[in-house]
Parts: sequence; structure tokens; C-alpha cells
Amino acid sequence: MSDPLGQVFGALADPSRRQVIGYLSARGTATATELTGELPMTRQAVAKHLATLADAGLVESERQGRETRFRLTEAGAEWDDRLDALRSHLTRHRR
Amino acid sequence: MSDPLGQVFGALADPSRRQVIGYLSARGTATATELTGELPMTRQAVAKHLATLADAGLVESERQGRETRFRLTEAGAEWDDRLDALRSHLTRHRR
DNA sequence: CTCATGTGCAACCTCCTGGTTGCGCTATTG
DNA sequence: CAATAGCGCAACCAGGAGGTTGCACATGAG
Repeated sequence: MSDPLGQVFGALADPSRRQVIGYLSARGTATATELTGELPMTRQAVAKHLATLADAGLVESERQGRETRFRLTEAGAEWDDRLDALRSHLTRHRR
Repeated sequence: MSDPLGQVFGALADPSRRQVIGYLSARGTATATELTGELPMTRQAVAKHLATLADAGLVESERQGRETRFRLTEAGAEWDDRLDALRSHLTRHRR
């Protein structure tokens, strides 16, 4: 759609997707099946989230044998930091 | 829905809404009818965008007589700055 | 007072999104 | 080689998002 900013914000708007970013930041790498254990949804749903994150350039994948491992891109890691900052900025400013 | 971050990102995901933020930042204040002149949509559509921006806490309104004037909140102004930074960050990193 | 201007509310439509199920293919393992 | 684990693709569904039209209500201007 040639609206990179919109894709990024759209990707970050979903809480499950932000959680995925958090998990990937903590683990470094994970497969869709692994992440399914952490989220209340099916593997295919997780795979879709990973796909939109990849479209937004926040995540990249690499097939290793029969599994596909995902990790944060540089932009994704930057956003993981910004998310932490924004969260504390919110709770600080709330009241 | 008690997902403040999600509301903010959702609001920023739409290009028309980001444009509205830009206009408000430039003009300081505007009504829905005024903004309709700048965007290819009806006044009601603009009003909806302003409502979601207000729900996200990026914009606030004040009724003056028969018109309702909108302006950026502090958070909205901060995001207007962050948007500029992100855009140049993108065009810098792209290529 | 009358009338035009500005607004808000509600119904409606279309398309996208988050999620599901089902199936078939690929690659490891025993 | 056979069985299984992991993945991708496609169809499908309910609900929300972006937008429209139509109308009723309030307020300032003449």
C-alpha cells in the first residue's frame, strides 16, 4: 500500500502483536508453533500476526530445515524499546 | 477498551488521521467543517476521525457558540513531533 | 422572527481484520 | 521407507473500520 508508517502503526495497534514483539525480544528467536504456546490462539493466527509484522518490517524469518524461525529486525528492536518507553510514559502521566 | 497504547497506534495507523494531526499542528485549531475542505471526504467522516483521535487522547474539543473547535492535546503534539522524526528516520534508512 | 450555518445522531454499505477449520506438502526421525 | 512434526495455503465467518446519506437540533445573522 506504500504507506510504511501506516503499516507499522497498524501492526503495533494489536496487543497480541505487541506481545509477540516482546517474546521475540526476550527469546531472540522463535517459531510460530512455539509462540502458540504463549498466546490463546491457533498457530495459523500467530502465523498471520507474524506475517503482518514481517510486512511492516518489524520481523524477519529464516527457514531452518523443517521449521521457520522468526526474529526482530533492527526496526523491530527499536520499537520494542520505544514501547517500553511509551508504557512508562503513560503510567507516569496517568493521574 | 482499556488498551491506551492500542488506541493511540490504531488512531495513528490511518493516513487521513495523521494528516488531521498535521493540519491541527499547523493551524493550532480547526473545526470539522474547516478540515473537510482539506480532505477528500464528507464532514461526518472527518468528525469520526476527530472522535477516534479524541478517544485516543490526541485531540480535544471545545464548543464555542455554534461551532466546535478542535486542537491537539499535549500528547497529540508530542506525537506530531515523533511522526516527523519517524518519517525522516524512514527516508534516511530507506536507501 | 426567520433562515442559513454548523453540528450531532443514526442507519446503512463495503471492505478489512482477527480468528477458525481443513487439507496437503515438506522434512526429520526411527 | 513409514510415520510424524512443522509449515503454508485456502475457504470461511463475525465483527469492526472507513465512508456515505439523511435528518433533526441548536445557534448566530439579517
